[in-house]
Amino acid sequence: MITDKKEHIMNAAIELFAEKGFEGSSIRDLAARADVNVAMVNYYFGSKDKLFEAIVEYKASFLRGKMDEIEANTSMTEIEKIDLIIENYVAKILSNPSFHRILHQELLVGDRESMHENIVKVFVRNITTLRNIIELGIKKKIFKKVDPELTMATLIGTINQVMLSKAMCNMLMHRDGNFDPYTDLAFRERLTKHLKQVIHSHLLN
Amino acid sequence: MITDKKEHIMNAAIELFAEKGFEGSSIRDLAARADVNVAMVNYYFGSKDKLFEAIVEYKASFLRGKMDEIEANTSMTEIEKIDLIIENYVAKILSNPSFHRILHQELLVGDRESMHENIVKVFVRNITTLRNIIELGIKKKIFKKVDPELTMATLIGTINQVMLSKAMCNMLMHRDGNFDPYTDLAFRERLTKHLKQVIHSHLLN
DNA sequence: TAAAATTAAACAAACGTTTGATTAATTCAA
DNA sequence: TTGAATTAATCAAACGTTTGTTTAATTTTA
Repeated sequence: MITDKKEHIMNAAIELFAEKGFEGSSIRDLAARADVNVAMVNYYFGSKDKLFEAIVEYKASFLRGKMDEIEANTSMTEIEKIDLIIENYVAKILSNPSFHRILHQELLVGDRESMHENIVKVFVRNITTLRNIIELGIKKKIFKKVDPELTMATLIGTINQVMLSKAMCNMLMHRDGNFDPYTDLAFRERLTKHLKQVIHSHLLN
Repeated sequence: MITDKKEHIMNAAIELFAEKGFEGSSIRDLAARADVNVAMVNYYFGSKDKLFEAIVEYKASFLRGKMDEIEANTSMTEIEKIDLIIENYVAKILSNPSFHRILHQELLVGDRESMHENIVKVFVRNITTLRNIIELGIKKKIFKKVDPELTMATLIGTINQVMLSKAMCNMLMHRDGNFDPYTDLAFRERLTKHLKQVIHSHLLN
């Protein structure tokens, strides 16, 4: 069971880890930010590593979103499904930038092996759903014969690229450093529109 | 001037930081791996932070590759230039996975501000070259009216996605965990081919 | 009052960095 | 050309902090 206090600590940790990285954040930093005693983190989670695992487990389902629902829907065409997944995925990631960030930090550092594996599993499950749809589209000859795996890399990679660094994103978009693209609705629509364009011209004839 | 020994330490550091992250790597780890005394890192570089800065400066030009040369070439069409940049960029990144990795770790962690800025600058310079070509193509009506900034995000993001995690990459590609996609020539061609396909159908009519 | 939550204090280990001594190589005066 | 002086490189040891974690005492809750 997740108590209010545990949740409070996890949310503070997500923000802190996103800013300073897991190794770069100390438990004392975290305790100060969450306004709890240093001992509480170990009391509730056992260790700093286990706190990270708890965070991933706590938030992982969140990333999944409506994937299953969309895949199972029989009244939509493949391209409609992909459009909907794009909208969903962009919305999910843009509204959880910190969590998305720490997942990718962990992937990029890639030390703690079991943690790395867990995160890969979360992504792969999402990715597989998407791949099934693409392959079905190819089979039905609605889609061109593309490289399904790398098509997914393109879709997810574009979003990740934008999420990589606020500073870089703003420089790319000719915005000043204070602008927060992740909460800007117009930017979300711009990204969604671009992704649909890319994927459509790539998949459709 | 960069002596052999400095270079030796920097190369060892690139590998170590890529594996364990900057914060996750201790100077003692590094000294052991490079087979030098712990004091040598501070002797040669001043501090752990300055070692990182030295690495970025030392390797930054490497990323740039033949960008200028390609941009200045007047006997190529815009799409030919982009194809060449794709080939170049993929080759560069795949042959320096560790350096690419630590740059992105730093972008994702994003604490040390001046370092963050420096790295963003390196990328932005490369990106601007590409954007100029895309915008020229649009002006000449060779290219469709696309979103130039996000088109670059797609190009670079796809490569980054593949570089993010060897484990993830292999799971995506149905390879076992021991396979190293980054040194595999067939994989490089597959990635290059996919990128060209995506960009062509996105840019051309 | 018994269990759970919270605290300040303490723990050993690891951290980046500095030190002062020692060695090896180079320069310079006679 | 020799021997002293200077410089650079290397080392083991120690520096003061900070780290994650634990303890033991205290407060709060039910």
